[in-house]
Order: sequence, then structure tokens, then C-alpha cells
Amino acid sequence: MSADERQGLGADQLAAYYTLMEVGSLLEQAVAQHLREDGDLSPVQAQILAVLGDTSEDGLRMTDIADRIVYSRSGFSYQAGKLEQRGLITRAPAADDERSTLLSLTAEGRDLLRRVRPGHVELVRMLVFEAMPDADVQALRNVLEPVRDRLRQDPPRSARAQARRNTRD
Amino acid sequence: MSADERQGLGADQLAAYYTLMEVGSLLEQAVAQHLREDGDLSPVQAQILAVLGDTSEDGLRMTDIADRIVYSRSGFSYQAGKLEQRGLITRAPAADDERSTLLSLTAEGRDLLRRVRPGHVELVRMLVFEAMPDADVQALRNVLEPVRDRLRQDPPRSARAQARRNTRD
DNA sequence: TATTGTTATACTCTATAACTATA
DNA sequence: TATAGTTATAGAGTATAACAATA
Repeated sequence: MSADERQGLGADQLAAYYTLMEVGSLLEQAVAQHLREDGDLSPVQAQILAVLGDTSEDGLRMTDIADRIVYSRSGFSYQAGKLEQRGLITRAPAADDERSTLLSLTAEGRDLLRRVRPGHVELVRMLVFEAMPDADVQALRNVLEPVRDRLRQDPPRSARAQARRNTRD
Repeated sequence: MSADERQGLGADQLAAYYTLMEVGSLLEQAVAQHLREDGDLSPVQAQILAVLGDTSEDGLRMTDIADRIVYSRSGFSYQAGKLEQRGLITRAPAADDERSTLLSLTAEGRDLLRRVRPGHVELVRMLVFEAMPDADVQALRNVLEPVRDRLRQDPPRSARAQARRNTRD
């Protein structure tokens, strides 16, 4: 937090971390505002629709989607209920395993996705990529994709126990 | 959202955008969990404490802090109230302008900051920087700092009107 | 017994607008 | 009149745990 004492991170790393977090949060806010105003969608609802729109399957199980979106199961049910109420998705028990629920886009859901996407893409282009050279786009991917893979697999469990030992000032 | 039709973004840009968002959100979740478990702090509360801990001033006005943290004023009052209840900060009217409220860290607030920081830094080091070459740290800063500056100044107002014209499929 | 998902409940956070007080 | 901040109120989202149904 304060910059006057550092153990594990140098000044450059700390600056990179702050910048990364600030960009992530400002960008998420801007995108969330757009999705809400343009499609009355919360970020999670938009993610669910996007995942359903990107698959070629007939439907996806809740658990399969939850694997791609970090989220509690109850919160997921709540959001899926919202989307179903609005007629954007359907919920149906899976044929092979009746415990599972298959989510599918309705025609209206697909329409909404098509209606919102251009503005979403244009917003991101303006905010992030308008002045970014192609080489920087590549650099961003090269640097962040390994971090993403690490974060995906790493439930941040062990960190605290290990870090606490450094807490003795 | 779906990748089969793109107007303003190439595949690389889209991939970079998705990766950036996912890293931001996974990292924020991990950090938020740590701050909650280790210091019972919400992300915003932690940010307020961090800003207060990083300044050399006697206290900061609400508005000065809000400038560094995107947040509504009422939400800010709510969070400041929480921190004051816990004895981590004090609120006092400013001497020169009695409309303003000066926030200051108490000794307990400073202690909490010192107690939580090592684990926070260590978590970020493990999740982000352990396997990242110094050159990549530089690259990340070079690419993202201009984006951050753009996002800071850019209230995402005009995007929708401009983007809607592309919506005619 | 374990897994998938839903629901009840309580809580936190956020947004809007009305309000107080100072400038 | 404009600005700084608070508060009332209402709503959205989230987490936990208890629950039902299926494997």
C-alpha cells in the first residue's frame, strides 16, 4: 500500500500493478455502464449471454458456464432467473443428466446480443486501442496471457499463510 | 461479444481486451478476498486507507480522495462512516473551509495498513510477477499507462451515440 | 453419498434525491 | 447560487446455508 517500504515488489512492479488494476476497474466501469444503458444488462448477465452466443452447442450447463465465469452458484441462479424472466434465455433439464440445467439463448436473447455488440466493441476500440500500435497489442497479450492462465488455475489459497510470516515488522 | 463478426476490432485486439478484463477481474477478486479475510476491508475501504497512508498531509478532503477513486459521494460517505466506526479514520471539518471534511488515519488505521500490506504485496508478487521478466514489467507500464490516462480523463459519454449508427445490421 | 441447482435469508453495497451547512 | 458532504430510502447483487432431486 504505502510506497515507503517494499519487500517483494520493486517500484516498477508496484507501478505496473497499480496501473493494471486501475485500467481494469475503469474499463469495467465504462463497459458496465454501456451495457446497462444500452441493454439493461449487468456485467454478469452480459457475460452469460456472451458465452451462450459464442458456443455452437444447443445449450450449456450451468456448471460449464460457471467454469468460465467466476461466480457463486446461488448468484448464478439469481442472474439466470433474471435473464429467463426477460425472455432472453430458457432453462431446461438436460436429457442425459436431469440434475443439470441447460441454458439456451432465445431469439430475443440473440437479437439483444447483436444489438449491443457494435456499441460495446466501438467503446472498447475508442478507450483502449485507438492510439495503441499493433506491436503493443501483441506485447499486451504476450505479457498478460500467462498471468491469466496462472490466475485461472490458482485459487489464492496458500498466499496468506506464506505471507503472514513476513508480517513481523 | 461473439467473435464471428467484427467491425472495429481485429482478432488480436479482441483477444487482448478479453485477457485484460479477465486478468483485472480475477486479480481484483483475489486481492479483495485477501483484504477481507486479513483485514475485514472492502476494496474501497482499502483504497481509502491506502490513499491516506500514502499522503504526507495531515488529512485529505473527501473530494481529493474521490478524485483518485471513482465513486459516488454518498457511497463514499457510507464507507467513510464504516471506517470511522471501526476507529480506523477520523472525520473533522477543515479549518479553511468548513464545508469540507478532512479524513485522517488513526494509529489503529496505520497499524492495520502495516499489518495487511505484506500479505497483499506477497500475493500480488506470486500471482503476477513471479514469472514475469523485468522487460515485461516495463512493457506493461509503457502500454497501459497511456490507456489509464485516457480512461481517467474520458467520461465514456459520446461512445453510444457514435456506435449506434453501426447497429443497423 | 456426492453432485446440480434452487431458494430463503440476511447483508453489503450502490444510486437517487432531498437535505443541511457553508462559501 | 454553487459546493461539500450527509442521510433516507430503495434496489441490486452477493454469500451462506438449508433444501430437493438426481446420480
